[in-house]
Amino acid sequence: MNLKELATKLGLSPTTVSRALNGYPEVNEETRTRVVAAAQRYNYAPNTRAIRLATGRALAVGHVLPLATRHEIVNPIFADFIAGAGETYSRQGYDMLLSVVNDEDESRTYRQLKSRGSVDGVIVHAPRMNDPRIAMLAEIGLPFVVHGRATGTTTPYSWLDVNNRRAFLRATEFLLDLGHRRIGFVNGLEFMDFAIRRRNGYLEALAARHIPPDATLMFSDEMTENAGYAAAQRMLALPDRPTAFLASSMISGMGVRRAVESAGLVLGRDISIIIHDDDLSYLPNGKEVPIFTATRSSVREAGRLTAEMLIDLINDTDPTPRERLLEADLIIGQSTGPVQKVS
Amino acid sequence: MNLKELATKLGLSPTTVSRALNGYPEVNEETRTRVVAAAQRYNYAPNTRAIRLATGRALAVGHVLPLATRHEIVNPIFADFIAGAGETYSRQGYDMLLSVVNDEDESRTYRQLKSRGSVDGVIVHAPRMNDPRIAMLAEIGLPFVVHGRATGTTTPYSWLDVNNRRAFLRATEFLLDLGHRRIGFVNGLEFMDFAIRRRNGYLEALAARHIPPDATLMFSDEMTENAGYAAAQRMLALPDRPTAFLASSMISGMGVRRAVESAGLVLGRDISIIIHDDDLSYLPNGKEVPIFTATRSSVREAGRLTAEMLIDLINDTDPTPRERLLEADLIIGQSTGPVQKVS
DNA sequence: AATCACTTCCAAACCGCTTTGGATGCCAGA
DNA sequence: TCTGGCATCCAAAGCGGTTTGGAAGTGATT
Repeated sequence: MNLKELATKLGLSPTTVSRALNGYPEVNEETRTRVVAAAQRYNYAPNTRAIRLATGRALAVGHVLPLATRHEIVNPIFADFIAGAGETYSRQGYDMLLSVVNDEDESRTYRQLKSRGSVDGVIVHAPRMNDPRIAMLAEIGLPFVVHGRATGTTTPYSWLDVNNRRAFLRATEFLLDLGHRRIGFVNGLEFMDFAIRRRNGYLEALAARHIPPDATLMFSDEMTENAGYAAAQRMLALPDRPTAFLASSMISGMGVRRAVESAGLVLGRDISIIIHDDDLSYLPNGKEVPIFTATRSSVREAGRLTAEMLIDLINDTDPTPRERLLEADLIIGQSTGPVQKVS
Repeated sequence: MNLKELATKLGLSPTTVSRALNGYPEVNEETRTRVVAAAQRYNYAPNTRAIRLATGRALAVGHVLPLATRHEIVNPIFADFIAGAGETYSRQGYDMLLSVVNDEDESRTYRQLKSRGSVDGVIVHAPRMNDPRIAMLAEIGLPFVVHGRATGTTTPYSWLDVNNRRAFLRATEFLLDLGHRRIGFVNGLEFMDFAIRRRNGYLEALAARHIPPDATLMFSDEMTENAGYAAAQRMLALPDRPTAFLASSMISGMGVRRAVESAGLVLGRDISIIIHDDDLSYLPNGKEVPIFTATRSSVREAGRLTAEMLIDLINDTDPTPRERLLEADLIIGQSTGPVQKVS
């Protein structure tokens, strides 16, 4: 059932039927209800392919999921972010187009999305320092919003980010206020922008209390359980071992916890841990009472908001970049406590 | 730059240019190379919207990500599956369309994907027992492949699944061969089809050795770390505690391990654990040597293969359902060992 | 020389919708 | 009675490709 058929069935022109269904004013209210009823009755749904061609709009947003060809990591926060963004798209009648590409094909993919007219805009994931994608997208004129930021980028661009620096600053201060002086920092890979900012927050908090950073207490790697375990184990073996840890994710935090417990230490008493909690639904941080003290910021919510920003950007004639900085919550769980006196 | 412009620039008709680019035989080889060169030079890419309208094909595959409205779980294997499927789509020139919908809107979403012509087919995720989606999709005539199976479904349908029953049968036998007799089973939610099959495998192995199942050793819940921990802790507190565990995922297995270790027991010596490893890239089971003994089956590979099946189904005129059962590997790690003699 | 089969190209219809630029009829106001 | 404005509808031209049904030219065959 298409527009033309429906029109003839109603004894109207396709023009009028189209206008009736799309809420244009130049159509009698009575005919409009008739048309709407008939559309319902005949189960008519306009062909999106035709709409897209006629309007010149894709009514779709692209997400490019880059797969680092070397270590082939699929970002664990991706699913939750996508779920949030998807909620926005459903609500606004947009489609979400997902492209999975190797790093080296990423630039070509963006250009194709633009030149083939597959999408009206894209969301850029996992920005790095001096990320080349930003200048490229600005150049080809494809609207985009970055989830995160890219230190070192000079061209203005739209982004939504969590205040990672401030979150880790506060977490570090919290530990310092509990009397901890040696704080192990288990960070993610530091070519990622968020990891750099987190380190800066950590260092800033130490500096404010005139505590010199100790390279042996700073670690950076993939955020896996094993990596967290290995890092914490190494630090715990130091002669002057840390009394607290800061971990960049739930998963690496679980590794740190394992190292702590297998060293015969009790979490929250002998050793404190603060993690960053992306509030992933399959990695809940306890039910009512949080297990880990954490800086929390929902990635799913970030997905919702980033998608909204992009759609605004697409529909607004004003292309001024939009920026939004979310603050993480600091939630107190059972994994932190005052430093133990050395006996 | 569009077809018509390119054609005038070349002094040819749009027909010929289109044919030249699409490899039709009725065009001189010399002109074809000229056309291809010009397309390259002017950076011409055909407008997908127009192609889709003209051909009546969407050149896209839909993935509907249902969000259980109550517990709002985003499946952790989703990202890896999508990454695998995406590889296939890129290779075959298909787009991937992702819809995130509430459970109750799912049926409507499929119907819309069909009637609006947004996709040529869909992949069905996370099938349950007697899943109603299968009959519905068959009825509306939208090609689909199920990732997993749906026990109780009578209409034939295409699917790709891991042999979950056999995997857990083998895992249980492996533990039995090591002398274990009391094996705790930490399963996923048992309205999910894969969880039912896993339980069947477990029970079958026990039955083959004439070991009666013990309800206190069987647990079913979300596959989170905390749930795994809680289940294992409870079982370990039993007067006749288990000497081995079977866990349905890496994450719940980590919870089981924590319970074991915090009970002061040594993994692989006092207690054995076998998990099911979906080979998610952000949850690696060790590097060279696997940490956990596991039944392993790559979800990413499953994504690749499922997508291939669907594209075959779409392009083949023969609509006979295709079926494919993958076998999981049993890989031996450090988490299993012979049962300890009760001293 | 006429016929035929190929090769190579093109004009035009078509996919299903939106949107522009009227056309028609009716009523109020001059 | 005529004019202008308004409400309501429609024909037709698009969007940018694909595809059908020739047409023109060439060379071989009769």
